Amino acid sequence: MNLQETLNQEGLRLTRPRRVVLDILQESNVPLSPQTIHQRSLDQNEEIGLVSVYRTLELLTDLALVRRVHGPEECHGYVLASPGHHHHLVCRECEKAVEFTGAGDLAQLLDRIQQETGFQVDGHLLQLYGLCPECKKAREKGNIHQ
Amino acid sequence: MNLQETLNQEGLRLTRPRRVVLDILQESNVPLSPQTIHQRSLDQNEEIGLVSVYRTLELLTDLALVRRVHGPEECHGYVLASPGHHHHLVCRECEKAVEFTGAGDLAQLLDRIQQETGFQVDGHLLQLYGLCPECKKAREKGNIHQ
DNA sequence: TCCTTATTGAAAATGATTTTCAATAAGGAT
DNA sequence: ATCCTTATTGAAAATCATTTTCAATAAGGA
Repeated sequence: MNLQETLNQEGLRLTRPRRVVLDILQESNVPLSPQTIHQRSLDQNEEIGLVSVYRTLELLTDLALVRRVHGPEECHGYVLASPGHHHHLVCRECEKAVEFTGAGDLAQLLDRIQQETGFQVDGHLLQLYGLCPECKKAREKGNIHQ
Repeated sequence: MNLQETLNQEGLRLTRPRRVVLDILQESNVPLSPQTIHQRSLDQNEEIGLVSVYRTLELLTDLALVRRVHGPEECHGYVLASPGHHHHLVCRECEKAVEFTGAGDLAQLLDRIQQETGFQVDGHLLQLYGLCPECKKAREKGNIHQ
């Protein structure tokens, strides 16, 4: 089922602003802030209102098409998410984000914590930070540009 | 080494606002926002400036005495942190936060991800969400108060 | 007790996000 | 193709969080 159908099913409409936001996210492998997305829409002559960017991100997040990512310091970038449960690994240097799955490895940890704390654990946020292969290589050359 | 000494060693001073913020955090097992901390300082007739709350939280975070916690939806609560590497498990209902260590269980996952992605992983953010024993019990009784 | 200077707090500046509401346009019905 | 309903947009204003500025204060070594 495509986006159009998904939306229509809920009485929602596939509009230009929504398409533009999704396009911009699709072209980026770096989490983008609402401001950045808005700026890019200007850059590519597809201007949409900043308010619509906010609203669209909220919608896409609800539909699980997009996920919120927390930086090591700052908050709130948005990246496209594959269906299913994923986590993100973010490069400290160029901010590139890649997805990974961790469900298996995490199960044991979750079990232990439930035992120890008596909590019923039903969700988690896991993000890794580091250097991507390119930035690592660049560093080794003493090159601080990406 | 106590806080006083830790600060003095860096040419920093132990002031009333800093003591008040730390006290308030010490009395709470729920992550608090800067606004909430400020409000509590009013409540207990120890008013300090909101700006000082921000500055103190930044300082305490740098000293690793306090950690920033991300809620399932919202961002940015601050809780007291024990020394060393810890994660937090937060109750969806009453927001109570408890610490846990996960270094061991995570090591294998980290290794795998480094292999698969070529990233050099040097940090992570892990938070769990769920129901604490009390809120779980309350729910089972069909009681929605805590 | 004095002196240096880190720190405070009020106000202003900045920045992000949300709300409001009239105008627009998506898409089912005709 | 056209019409109609109503979800959606976008501009402006409102709100809220955070940072900056700077003169006044107070911590703590001398």
